[in-house]
Amino acid sequence: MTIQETLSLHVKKAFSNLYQAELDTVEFQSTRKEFEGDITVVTFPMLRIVKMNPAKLGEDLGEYLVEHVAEVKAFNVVKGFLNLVIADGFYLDFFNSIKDDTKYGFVQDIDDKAVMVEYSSPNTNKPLHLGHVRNVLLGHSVAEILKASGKKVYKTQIINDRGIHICKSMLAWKRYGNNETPENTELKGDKLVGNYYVKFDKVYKKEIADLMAKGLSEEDAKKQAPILLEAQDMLIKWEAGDKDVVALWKMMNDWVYKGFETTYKNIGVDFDSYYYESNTYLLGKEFIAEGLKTGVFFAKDDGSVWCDLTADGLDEKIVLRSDGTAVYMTQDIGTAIQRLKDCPDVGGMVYTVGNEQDYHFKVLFLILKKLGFDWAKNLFHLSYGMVDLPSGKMKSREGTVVDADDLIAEMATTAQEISQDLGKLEGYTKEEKKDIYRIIGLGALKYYILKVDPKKRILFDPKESVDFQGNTGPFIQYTYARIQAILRKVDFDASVTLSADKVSLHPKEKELIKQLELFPDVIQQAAANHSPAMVANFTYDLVKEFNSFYQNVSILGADEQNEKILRVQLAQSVSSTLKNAFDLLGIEVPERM
RNA sequence: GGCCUCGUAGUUCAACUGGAUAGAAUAUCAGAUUUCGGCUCUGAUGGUUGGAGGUUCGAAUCCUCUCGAGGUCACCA
Repeated sequence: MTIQETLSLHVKKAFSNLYQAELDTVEFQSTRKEFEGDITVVTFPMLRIVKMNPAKLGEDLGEYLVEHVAEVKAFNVVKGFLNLVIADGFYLDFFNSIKDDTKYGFVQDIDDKAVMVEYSSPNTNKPLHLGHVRNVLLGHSVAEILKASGKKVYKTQIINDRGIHICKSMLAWKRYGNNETPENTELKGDKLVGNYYVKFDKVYKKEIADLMAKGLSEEDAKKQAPILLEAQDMLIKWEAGDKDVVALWKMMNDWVYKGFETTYKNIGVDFDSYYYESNTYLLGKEFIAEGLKTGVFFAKDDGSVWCDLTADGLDEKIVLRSDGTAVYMTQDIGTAIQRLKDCPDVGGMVYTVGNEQDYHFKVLFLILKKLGFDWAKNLFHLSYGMVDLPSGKMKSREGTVVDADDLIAEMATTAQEISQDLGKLEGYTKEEKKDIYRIIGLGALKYYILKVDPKKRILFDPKESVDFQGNTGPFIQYTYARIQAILRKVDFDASVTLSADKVSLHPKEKELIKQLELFPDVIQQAAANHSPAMVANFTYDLVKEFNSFYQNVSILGADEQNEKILRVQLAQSVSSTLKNAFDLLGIEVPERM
């Protein structure tokens, strides 16, 4: 039981004994540094139940607690805040209860209801870029956090493998490709296909210009450009199942998938399952037909099908075109339903998608509710803001997108430059160094992106992210590595359990234990809020607390054996908590650096 | 124009979801240290939380208005 839980029971009991009234919750916060005490009870909310002077209430409660609860040594009252001084032994006992738990903070008993987390969800016509990186990191981390909070999790994605954009790359390759393949060009598949998407666009633009020179309006030119007509023709063939077109589509998509797989592996994320829109849109159409019968949807004169959401403050939304083909919404309805068919234990889903689609998901969730699915109330759109660069906005049209693979490679290079400047890592082999640069570069990138609130836009500055000082990934990795060095150097017995009569706590040791105690709460809150940022900021606070402890309390030169053991045990506990927290963020920690 | 999100030190981010005097880092400045104007340590400066009202014991947080930034309002995905 944590200190808060124990105290909570005592405070409730005290309250009912003193005032013959029941308290359902007790609000705690850690005592601010300028006051004496370890933990603070906020008594303001209690005034609603018992009308009296807050200072008097604090005095009463404080006196009662000191008298009846052994762990409460002293108290002071400031306005509605009751500051309690807790006996060192209590923190020591608590530390002993967690020090051997290598998964401290992680909930072990798993809910029977699972959560499906979708992320990445790329188009198959161009390589992944910095925007995808934020998506993938967020989704993966939220999945890991949910797992740690006791949920069964399926990681999945939806692959947008169907539609006119794929046909554009296919057509360009057919025309100008000269049978280029990833093998004979040594290009990653997604890059190769992406190049042809760009090629298509070039030709398309030129054709538009030519047509306009002949006197067509821009609008007409855009619609009549021969290469576009040909692409549209290809889409029709694809939908009709034309053998050649489908074969080409399969081949090029496979190239892309292989390329993506490499990128995912480099980033360090994985998936349990994959969904393809080409497989799910038909199921969506079935349920549109179903909903049309039950009155969830209605048909217009031209045959298009709509959902009327005006009663919910939204608009009418199209769910099926007049020619009977599926739209985006249709596919998403189908995909959601398909997922529950495949995994009946799923009780909710998280969609990691950029905030430009906030409205889409609002509508999707509402429609699924209207269709009567009980799991529809547990759908969450993990919406995130754009990633800006110091050089400006990312725009694919202007070629200012940052390619994910390039970025990862650059981060490692930057890590190398900075490490060499700092003169770290002497005496390691080339391979060892290379691996450490990779870990640092990637850690810098991930930490920088994950530490900020998902819904806010990010300004990503590669240089600043690799800084070894401040609230950065490398700084935390560095602290971890430093602790490993201490542990290697010092001989100690981790299994010894020290009680309060054998050793006394230094204030800094107590602070450190208090910080460790927060971890389970952080996991639960991060899970509830789908926020890796909470975990990231916790790691930084822990590191700061450790540094302060390490600076003030000598580990290596401790006189008494028992004190030394405790201090090293603390260091070890910090390092394993850091590692666990970084696992949740998907960031590796180096043993040396 | 309707709807949605965001606005916090010069900068990048926090603030336990309504709690105490809004915290870190970075930058800047001043000391200490030093074979370096580079590394390290200590300290300081820096804020009317975009602005104006309101709700209450208490507001960065909730409500209204307003200004600014972005997004979205497709038979695209």
